[in-house]
Amino acid sequence: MSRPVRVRFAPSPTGALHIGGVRTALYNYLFARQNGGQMLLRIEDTDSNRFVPGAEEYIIESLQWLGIKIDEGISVGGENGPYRQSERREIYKKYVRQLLLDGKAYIAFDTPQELEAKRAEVANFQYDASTRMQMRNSLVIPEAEVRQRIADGEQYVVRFKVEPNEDIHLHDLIRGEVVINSSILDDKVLYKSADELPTYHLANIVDDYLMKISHVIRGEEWLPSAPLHVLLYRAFGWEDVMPQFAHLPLLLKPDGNGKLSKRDGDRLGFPVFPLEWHDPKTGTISSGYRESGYFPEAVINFLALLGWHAEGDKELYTMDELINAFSLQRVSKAGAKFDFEKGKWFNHQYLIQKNNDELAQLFMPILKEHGIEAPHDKVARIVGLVKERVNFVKELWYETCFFFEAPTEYDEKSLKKRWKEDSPKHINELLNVLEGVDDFSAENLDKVVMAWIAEKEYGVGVVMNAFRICLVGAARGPHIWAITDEIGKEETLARMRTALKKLS
RNA sequence: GGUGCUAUCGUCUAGCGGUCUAGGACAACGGCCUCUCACGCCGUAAACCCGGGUUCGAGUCCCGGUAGCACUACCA
Repeated sequence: MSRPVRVRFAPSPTGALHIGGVRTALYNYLFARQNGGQMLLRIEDTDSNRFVPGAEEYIIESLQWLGIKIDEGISVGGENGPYRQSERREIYKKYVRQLLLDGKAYIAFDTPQELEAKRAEVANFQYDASTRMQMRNSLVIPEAEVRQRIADGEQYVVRFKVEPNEDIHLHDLIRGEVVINSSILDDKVLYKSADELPTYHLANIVDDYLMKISHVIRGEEWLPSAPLHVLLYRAFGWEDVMPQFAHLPLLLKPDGNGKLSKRDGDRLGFPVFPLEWHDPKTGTISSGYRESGYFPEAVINFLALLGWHAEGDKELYTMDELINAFSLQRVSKAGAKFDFEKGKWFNHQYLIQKNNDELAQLFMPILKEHGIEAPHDKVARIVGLVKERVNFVKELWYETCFFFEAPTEYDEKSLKKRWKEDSPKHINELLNVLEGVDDFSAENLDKVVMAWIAEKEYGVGVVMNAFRICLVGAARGPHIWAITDEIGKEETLARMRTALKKLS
């Protein structure tokens, strides 16, 4: 049975989109594109209590930033809408009614408090075939009374009637055959009258069916409930169009145990969100990859390789190359610890690939923040000299500040190592030499200065390092003639005089 | 507790019975380059969870153990 590939990314708007969720979206996208299929974005907001304003917009903006394009769904529309589950109440109600009519589900009046009490009283209590006849539901209460209670406004839920002791086989595209016995499943709540909304399980199956989803690619946390979903497809008689499942390994904390959580990011000093997130409830701000200076291509590349690996040793992939190379069969089964260090390396790779004009464009606003206004071509030139030594655009400031302003202080470690007893004398003499040089080009300066050093029989390193300290304020930076070339004669001499004054 | 999934260097991973004295990348360390710091290049250290099978032969297949993770809600 071959049908058009249609996948969906279906987050719930309970906060910022987690980086693990981003990877799920990415894999869905890669799979869809590779197979000439479509990707849907559906918002699973069936829990009215957990709704967070702004989350939906955040998700859309994140995917946009990362270059994950949605073909159908929220924000782009389509023929199978609405794509927000809270707007599909009537659709779900119809299917719930059908299940009830077919005797595949029943109405239960047990309150959350009663269930809680039951769980406290009976160890490992489970609402299932073994216990449901002792509970307050339409299986034990006469039909007329059930009607009356509902008419009286009593709240209820609809539970799925799971037949016990049946092995449910599931073919997972990543894990192969998975078998689970139905007895371990409970009679899941499918619908709650309180907010007239279904729970995830029902909404998910109904929507995937109605939206003609061919492949469900989601996190491993769903694997235990996948058999329930199979049962639901069967109950509706949709088994022949049931999507194929692929359960992705989870992203784990870099330290210690457990899956990566929203709080790990700022605790360990790296973002777990694509974009900066301002929580409207707590007011806390969490850092994002975009604001931290990551390129979307780097984040995509990094994430793609966290749990997936093509044949060969290639590690740098554009989105198109990923689309081409991706395969679910090559997704790892084990969870991956989130290795933040490698993310920096990816960013570095993409940064050095960018041309100087592009980088200058990105760097100019940062320069402005430091009070520097410089012409584009100058910035581009300078950036070109140092781009290989940074991972992020914002680090460019540290590497280039001395091109724009004279050092105001001198790095102590550099002084200790490179500013010798003779240094003031050397600099003084060099100052005299340079004052007489009119051609300040790199080639000429190199010729003149090297000749002078040779004549005086000074050590090249000793003189040049002291010179560098005058210009940069520390023992670092690009080639010294690149610096003098950029700042010019007057500034070079001025910095030398300042240093002589301050360091003698 | 129950059920399921998983298990190769510190980390991400390659490996789909012999070519594995286990390959790549990040990180670490050392060297080269060099006026400095980087980059780059070269190199070093570093792993098949344990125990049984199957097989002429197991990192690769099977079973058990152990460990990790997930799920076990009127959350997704």
